[in-house]
Parts: sequence; C-alpha cells; structure tokens
Amino acid sequence: MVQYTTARLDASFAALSDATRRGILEQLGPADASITALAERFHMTLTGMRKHVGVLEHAGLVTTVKVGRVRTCKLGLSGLQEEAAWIERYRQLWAARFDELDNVVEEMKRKENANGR
Amino acid sequence: MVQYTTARLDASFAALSDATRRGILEQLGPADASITALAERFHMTLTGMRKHVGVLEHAGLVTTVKVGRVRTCKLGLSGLQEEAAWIERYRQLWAARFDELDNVVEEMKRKENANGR
DNA sequence: GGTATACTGAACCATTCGGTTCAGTAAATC
DNA sequence: GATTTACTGAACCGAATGGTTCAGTATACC
Repeated sequence: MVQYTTARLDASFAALSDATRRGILEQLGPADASITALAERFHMTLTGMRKHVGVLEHAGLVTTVKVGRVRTCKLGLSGLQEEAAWIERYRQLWAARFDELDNVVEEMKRKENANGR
Repeated sequence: MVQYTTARLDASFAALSDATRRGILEQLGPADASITALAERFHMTLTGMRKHVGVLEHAGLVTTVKVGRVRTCKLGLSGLQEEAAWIERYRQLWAARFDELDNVVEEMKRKENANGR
C-alpha cells in the first residue's frame, strides 16, 4: 500500500526536474560514484555537485556513505514507487476523461509485459 | 515510440513538484474549471492561479480556451506519457541493481491488472 | 612531517518561483 | 449606458535554485 506524502512528492518531482540530476541517477544505475567522479562527468565544481547530490538524497532517490575522504553515492532505496503511483493515478483520471485514448493504456500494458519479469 | 526531450521533462516534473498544481490536475480530472473556480478552490488570487495554470499549460498538462470572458481549463492531451516512461526506465535501472526487490515490480503489475481494462 | 586529494561550509550572485497588489480591458447583465 | 464579472499585465516582494569562489578540515601517500 503506497501512500502519498505531499512533501515527499514535492521533493522528488523537484529533484527530477533538473536534467543534470536525472543524468546523475542514470549514471548511478550501472555503478556507484564519488562526488569527484560525478563532478567531472558533469563539468561542475565539487561544491556544485555536492548540492545536486544533496537534493537527490533529500528526495530519497540517492544515498551516500563517506569512507575515508571519499563519499560514495548510490541509488536510494525508494525507487520512485510513490511517484510512479501518483502519475499512474493521474493517467487514470485522464483516461477516464478521454476514453478514445485507450490505446495509450494498452501500450503501457504492452511495455509492462515486454519487461518480461 | 516515446522520445524524451529534456525541456519537456524539465517542464513537466517542475510542474508536478508543487502540491497546488498537482491538486489542480486532480480537480480537472472529473470536470473542467474556470480560473475563478480554481482560484476559490485553492484560496488564491486570480493572478496567482493564472500563473499556476500557465505553468501546467507550458508543460502540456493542461489546455485552456477563452470563451467570452471565461477561460476554461481542462486536462491536456499529453497525459504524462513521457514522464511515466522516464520513471519506468529509471525503475528498471534501479531494479537491475537491487534484484531482491522484484516484489515491487510484481506489485506494479498486479495494480496494472487491477485496473481491469 | 609534508604534500596532495576529497570533500565541506560560508558567502555571494543572478535568476526563477510563488505569491501579492493595483490598474487596466473586455464581456455580460440590468 | 452603467455596473458587475472574469480575466490580464506590470510591478513588486521574499525565498529558493543553481551555480560559483575561497578558505578550511581530514585523510592518504611519500
């Protein structure tokens, strides 16, 4: 049972509204990374990158651990469940208003199956 | 074939990051509404509400028509397809990293079926 | 012990955001 | 034609954003 908390949705949608931060999430998909590595990858100062990571952390999308002098960033445990659920609910409202667009829902189902798991 | 445009995702995630705007979308699900009606519902000036609606319009989530002196707002045609797709892709990255959490994906499928259409 | 590395915190800056007020304009009503 | 209604645009405001620099601190390495 997923329950929406306003603050949570605010924070995570805000976190996702920046292309750099979406890029960071994709980067952390295949492998963890340090602040330095991310800063280089996105051509930004350490301080700037630290702020982005902070925003993602605050939204629960990323977690970090500092070992020695290196802070390692990895995908957070939340996994965007609430956000996906919220969007899905909106899609239902929308579908109810535009019945002729059922094929969109159909395509979602098709994709869901294509994941094959 | 859904393709991501950075600007589009920026605009719509930013639009969704505000509780009032998410509320407006839910309000417009069951029925269209005027600026005045929405402003009253959310205890805000007309000008303030007009700005929120403008943000949602810019993100393609809402469309408006002005007939006489009344501007009517309704859900936009976009229906958050790209946003759902982006999140789903992220969820796949995430799932690949945390295989033990398959049950979350299972729950998504279950919900998808529960929609019954 | 000295130096390089990785990060942090404070301060600053320009821009955007969420909201307001106030002074219009245009349409509907009496 | 006068009044009310519905919205609009400009201007303003304080707070938050996305970035920087600069001066630390703490760890790793020679």
